[in-house]
Amino acid sequence: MTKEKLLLLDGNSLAYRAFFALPLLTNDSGIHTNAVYGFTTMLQKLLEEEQPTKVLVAFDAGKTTFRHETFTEYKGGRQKTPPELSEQFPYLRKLIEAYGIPQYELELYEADDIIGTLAKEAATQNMDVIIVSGDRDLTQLATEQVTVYITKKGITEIERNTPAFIEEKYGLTPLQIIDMKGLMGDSSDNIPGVPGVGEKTAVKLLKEHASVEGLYAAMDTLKASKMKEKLVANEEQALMSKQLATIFTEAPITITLADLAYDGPNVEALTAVWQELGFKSLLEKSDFTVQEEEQAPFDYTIIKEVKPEHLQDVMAVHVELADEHYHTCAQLGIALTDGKQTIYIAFDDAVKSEALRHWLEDGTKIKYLADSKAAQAALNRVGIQLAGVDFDLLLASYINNPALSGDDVATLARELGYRDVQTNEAVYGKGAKRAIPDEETLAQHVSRKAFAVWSLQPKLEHLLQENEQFELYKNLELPLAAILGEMECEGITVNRATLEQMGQELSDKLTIIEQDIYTEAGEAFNINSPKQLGVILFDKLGLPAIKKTKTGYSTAADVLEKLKPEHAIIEHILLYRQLGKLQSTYIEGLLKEIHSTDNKVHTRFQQALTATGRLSSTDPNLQNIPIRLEEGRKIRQAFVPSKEGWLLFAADYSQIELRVLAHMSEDKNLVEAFREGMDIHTRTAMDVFHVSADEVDSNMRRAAKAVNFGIVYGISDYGLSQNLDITRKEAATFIEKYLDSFPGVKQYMDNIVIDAKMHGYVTTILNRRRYLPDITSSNFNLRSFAERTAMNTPIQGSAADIIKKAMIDMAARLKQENMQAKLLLQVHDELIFEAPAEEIAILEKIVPEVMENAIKLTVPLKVDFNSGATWYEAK
DNA sequence: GAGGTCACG
DNA sequence: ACGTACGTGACCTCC
Repeated sequence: MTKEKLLLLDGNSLAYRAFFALPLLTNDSGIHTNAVYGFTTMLQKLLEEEQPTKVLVAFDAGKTTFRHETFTEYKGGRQKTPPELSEQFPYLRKLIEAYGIPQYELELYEADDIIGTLAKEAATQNMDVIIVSGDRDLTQLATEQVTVYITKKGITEIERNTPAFIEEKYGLTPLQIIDMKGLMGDSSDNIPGVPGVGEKTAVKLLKEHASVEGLYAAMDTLKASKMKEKLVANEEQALMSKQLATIFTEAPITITLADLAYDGPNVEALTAVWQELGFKSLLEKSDFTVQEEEQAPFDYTIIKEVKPEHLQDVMAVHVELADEHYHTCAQLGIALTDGKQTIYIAFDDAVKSEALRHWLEDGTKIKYLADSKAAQAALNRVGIQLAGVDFDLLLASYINNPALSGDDVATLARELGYRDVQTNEAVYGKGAKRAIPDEETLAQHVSRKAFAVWSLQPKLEHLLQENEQFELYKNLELPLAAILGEMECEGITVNRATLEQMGQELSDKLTIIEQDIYTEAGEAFNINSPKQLGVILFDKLGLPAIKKTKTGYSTAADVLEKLKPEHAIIEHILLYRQLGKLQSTYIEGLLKEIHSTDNKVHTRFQQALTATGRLSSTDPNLQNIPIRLEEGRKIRQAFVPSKEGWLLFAADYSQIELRVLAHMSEDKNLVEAFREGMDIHTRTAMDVFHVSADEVDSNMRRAAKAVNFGIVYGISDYGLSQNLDITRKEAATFIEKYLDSFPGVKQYMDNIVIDAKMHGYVTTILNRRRYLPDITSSNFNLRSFAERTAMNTPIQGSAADIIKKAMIDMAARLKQENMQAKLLLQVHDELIFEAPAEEIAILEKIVPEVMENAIKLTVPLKVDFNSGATWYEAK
């Protein structure tokens, strides 16, 4: 039999440590989870690395202990446990139970005493014992058989205290730790010790006299000194302190070592707790496969051909795809249900089924889907134009709560309490193990998804109605999905040769700069490694390190910018970074995304992702193509119309976010500025600096512009000071002057935060919501962040509402005008079209008209536009 | 897979 | 005193 190994955990101490080491995480239901999460990761690691045969978590029983009889002020003056931590203890208990680990507490005793008692007993039975705590006192328990693990900074790092280690660190035996504490005291436990004696003195005295008692016995031999006086005066207190610090190893515990046998977690219970707490990363990482709940039996039929009698006027449809890249991936199958009968057909068979093709394209046949845009795109590839989409689970969930949206039907369904569908991961596996299962399994999975969509449609629509968000969902997001689908499928043409030419020139330049940098550094190194670069700049070349990151020196551009005068290498590094970015992301990255069949890139617009209601763009991201610097901007020369004789046409909203702010705040001054058509940054400068229009110089305008950005982002003096590279005080003055000039804005910002605290969420013009659970947090950082978010989200989100509405109106207008022009891209405040040259004049009229009238604000919306043979020229 | 960096609005 | 500007995605290094 292998040797027994006992793991004893100090529950309270570890929970405290985890709580203060981690940021205040919350799960989806707003419960704080950082302490439980930290405890879990630590426990997982210990169980894995130590493989204990017995485990116990000990807790402190209550406020009063036997130590209070000796000293009533014991642990007095302690801060009250923060409520954010208290609320986590029930979950911690539940978690430990799910691990199948006993927990124990004993009236009048502390966790230390339970641990000490059990450790001593276990040692007599020749077990190996590991004690884990955040409290250094427990090191007194270390022996040859008992090792005491103390958490170091954070929770993942552990210090293993063996007697040898303690000897090396303090020159003391473990038991002398008690004497040390008797002399120096412990402010956190309110143990007094001897005033004026710290760690150094205590250790020195104990090395000579072995113990507190030994010290006082030898007191006569000590030379007269201030220290001696203090020692003599506090003899009683020193002895009491030692007593208080001594862990009692004969506590009358009612639990035996035999009760502590550990044989692994209750996987089902543990995954349930993890799910409740929202520990998604742990669920994914865990070795044990996530136990899917027993699925209720489910009826479905696999068919080879869809007949008209299979098809109803209203059905849920699910098109199953092999992965998220729906423009390229394999299409697996289609399930349809009307709630009574569910059918599944392999995709290849579905494509051949005329009845189904026809039904899918029939706009009068009502369809419920999850991610209709993905289905639309996947079907488009086989020549089917999906129509009649009336419900989209993905979009409805997103509108209901943008923080919860996932991309898996099962994940979305579970948020709504529906569990009769498995996650993709459970069916396909993950990582290298990912594979398509047999047809039965696949068919059932896809059928269950369709059924879930069918079942959840009434519930979600009801939820949206209740929150007055049905309009937003049904008349904005749902029709927008179809428009985005068309844009994605259409794609935008990229000239491969142009990119390759630029790539060649870039790589020539990069080779030269690289050599310059190596020469200036005196050695070759990886310039792309911030770690290696940091060593070169700050250690080898001795440049001043201005900013640090978690892991070392910061080498970010704003830091390097300040170091420019210090060394010639800096400029070369900045240039290397700039050109390297262009090469890797925009030349090589973009080339990889060009489809060889049509020379186009087909991005995917994520419509259910951002917290604010904006879109995002992936594979490739076409919303961050360079423009600010000329070298990068040239990338846009590679984006061209798809046909000879066509042009690109780009139209963007001018200052949409500040106009939205003017509208929502009804600030008289800001509204007036926009109504008069003034340059808003100049106008801001005039007000902030109290000057006339012709006195505003470029610096004043630049500062005003930064202040305007700051206002939109949820202003802070620090943020502005960083941006403008001025002192915090100067920044604060700017902000103050701004808010004096625009009192309506100040009022609005104050109100929105109050509003968010009251309701727990903020809204946009079209009633999009963002929940802000942290807005009432007692943690300054979290609360401040939530407050800035409360100020920013209505602005950014309403701007997103406006352009989305404009896209819908624009699609209708193009159709109405019977135009060939096509909308290709959206970049937050700008729309990019391609059109025959002869249609440009019409676009110049109708695009601004439609965009400016998408939603009526109390201030006018203004649209600028341009056209050209490439995206670069449409500026 | 996380962290650092940098591209955009 | 606390330590930040808001929202994204891609690439690179390093563990």
